[in-house]
Amino acid sequence: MSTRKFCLAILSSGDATGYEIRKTAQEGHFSHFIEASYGSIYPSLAKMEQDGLVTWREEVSPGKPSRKIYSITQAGRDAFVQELSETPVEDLFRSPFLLLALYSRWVGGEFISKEIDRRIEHLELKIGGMNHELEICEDPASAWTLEYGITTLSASLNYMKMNRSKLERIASERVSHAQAAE
Amino acid sequence: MSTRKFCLAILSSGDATGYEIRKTAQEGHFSHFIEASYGSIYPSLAKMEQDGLVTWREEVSPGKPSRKIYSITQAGRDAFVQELSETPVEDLFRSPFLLLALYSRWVGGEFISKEIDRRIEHLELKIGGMNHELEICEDPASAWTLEYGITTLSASLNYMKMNRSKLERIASERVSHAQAAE
DNA sequence: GCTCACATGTAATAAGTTACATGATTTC
DNA sequence: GAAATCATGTAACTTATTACATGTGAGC
Repeated sequence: MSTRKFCLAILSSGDATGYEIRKTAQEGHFSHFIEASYGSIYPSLAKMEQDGLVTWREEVSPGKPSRKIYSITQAGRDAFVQELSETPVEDLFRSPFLLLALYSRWVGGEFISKEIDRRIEHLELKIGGMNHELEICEDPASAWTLEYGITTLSASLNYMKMNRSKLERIASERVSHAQAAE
Repeated sequence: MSTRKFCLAILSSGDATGYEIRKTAQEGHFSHFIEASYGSIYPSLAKMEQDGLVTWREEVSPGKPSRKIYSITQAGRDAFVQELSETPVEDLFRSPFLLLALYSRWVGGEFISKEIDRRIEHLELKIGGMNHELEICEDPASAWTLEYGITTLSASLNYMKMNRSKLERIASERVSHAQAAE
């Protein structure tokens, strides 16, 4: 249901094609807490059209691929508000990195160091991008969520920087491959 | 593959039944960044037994349901280290709450207020639980990941407390149900 | 007597990912 | 000439969720 909710969200702010919806999911402030690919968006739009939540018109420009421009209907708006009003499920956080950290002794300090570097770089890039988005952002609700993201990611980045050596030390007391745990 | 990796992680620190593995996924510090249910654990264990990554023995106690106690094999250990050594995918964060925040004007200030309360309470409970876990925790790697969690969740909680009124104000400029967006 | 914790598993279903298939235009 | 962007979609596959099915013992 999550792709559907996301499509309705986008369309509630204006018409869009499947392609554009997917771009919104990949770039911009949505990308930080939402995911949607072609394989989920196109079927979802088709389904919603059947259910009367959206309509579409074709736009044919000579020399360009024709686009299906989707619009939300009143039923679609109602369904969206309905979904928003349902008590939302909790946020989902899944971290292969933290599992790696927990078992860092099995892979050794060097590998962990590299992964920490990668993570720090990734966090800095992301925070930088969000700060830039924030500057050009005019919608106060978007600004609020962006600041939320910047705040939490900065806390994460800061923790990584302050405590990386501790984890590297833990990882250095390496467990041999062939050795039994405990 | 994530359930498999998680099962191998648990079994790499000692034998366990499917039931126990699932309990670990629900309670304790794993639960903050991992998810696994019966429906994914039991099939995963069966598959891994076929692949020679785990073995099991039956424990029959009179008057108790018999348990299948799984052990990891050397091949299982190798597979686990292998999976850990592969560059991990990025953390996954999905937030129905932030989507709600973005479109808070559609549901109004009262609903948002309630949801913020719920979220703050939830965060406080979680942070409290993690602090308690930290106190009784002896493994340094577990302590590191717990502190990571406490740090980021505290940043989140703090942001919510400091900026809730801003969001409530945004949400109060309510868009009517029947009104077109933009 | 009821509910909770222990304990195993299956089956139907939902949902999404990845790769495939196609093709024009624009930019390097 | 190659690669990226625009643009639509399908199909095979993987993965996990939810509910079902079954049963015991302990505590209230």
